[in-house]
Amino acid sequence: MVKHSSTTLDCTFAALADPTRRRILAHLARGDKCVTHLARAHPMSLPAVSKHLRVLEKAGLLRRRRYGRIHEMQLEARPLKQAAQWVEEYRKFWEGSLDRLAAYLEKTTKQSEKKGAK
Amino acid sequence: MVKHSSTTLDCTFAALADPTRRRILAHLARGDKCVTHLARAHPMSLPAVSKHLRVLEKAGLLRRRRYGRIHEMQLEARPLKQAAQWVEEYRKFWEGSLDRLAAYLEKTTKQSEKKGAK
DNA sequence: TAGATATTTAACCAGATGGTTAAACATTCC
DNA sequence: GGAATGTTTAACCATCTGGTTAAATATCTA
Repeated sequence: MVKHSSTTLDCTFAALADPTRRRILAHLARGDKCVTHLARAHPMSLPAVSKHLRVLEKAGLLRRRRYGRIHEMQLEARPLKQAAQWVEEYRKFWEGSLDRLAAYLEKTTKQSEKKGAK
Repeated sequence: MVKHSSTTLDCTFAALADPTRRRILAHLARGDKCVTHLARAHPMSLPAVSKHLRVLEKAGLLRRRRYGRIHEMQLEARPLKQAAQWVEEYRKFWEGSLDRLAAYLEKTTKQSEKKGAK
C-alpha cells in the first residue's frame, strides 16, 4: 500500500466533507475568483464564506493572491491527487462487489429466461 | 458534470476525514471482522471504536452481520466510487498543474544546459 | 442460574465546526 | 480627508465530534 501523510488526508477529506466548500471549489474550477463574487452564489454571510475559504486554503486546495483590497483565489487541486490515490486503493473492492452483482444478475436472468419469464 | 447526491458525499468524506476510521477500513480490507479484534489494534476504548464503526456504517462503508453476540463487519467500498468520481472531475486541474510544472522544469533544464551546468 | 464474553448505550466533557452580527482593517475613489 | 468597497477579525452561539467511564444488554458456557 502507498504510504500517505495522514494529517494531509485528514485536512483534505474534512475540507471536502462540506457541500458549501465543494460548491466553492466548483466555482473556482469555473474561473470565479474574488470572495464577494463567490459569496454572492451562496446563501450565507460574507464572513461565513471567508471562513470556508480559509479552510480550503489551509487544506492547500486554493491559493490566494492579493491585488490591493481584492483577494483572488485560485483552485489548487494537487492535494486531491493524494485523496484520489487513497480511494483508488479500494477500487478493487467495489469493483469486486459489482462483479459479484453482475454474476448474480446474469445467473438470475438466465434462470428467468429458462422459466420463460419476460 | 456528473450530478451527485450531496449528502451522501458529505457522509463519505466526513467518514474518511478521521485517521482512525481510515485505519479501520484498511483493517476491514485485510479481512478483520469483529469489534473487539478491530479495537485491539487501536489505542482507544471499545466504545470509541464502536462509535467509529457506527459512523462508517451510516456512511454505508461497512456492513454488519450479527452472529450471536459477535458482530461481523465487512468493508463496503461502493460509496467510495462516488467520491472517486467527484475527485476525478478535478484530475485535469492537478494534471494541468503538473504539466505546467513539467514545462517549467524542461525550460529551466534547457537553460542550465545552455549555461553548461551539469 | 451464574459467570464470562461481546458489544452497545448513557452521561459526560473538551474542543472543533458552521453559522451569525458588529466592528476593524485595507484600499480605492471623489 | 472622507466615503465607499472588499475582506477579515472578534465575539458569540448551537451543534457536532471524538474521546472517556460506568452501566446495560445480549449471548455463550459451565
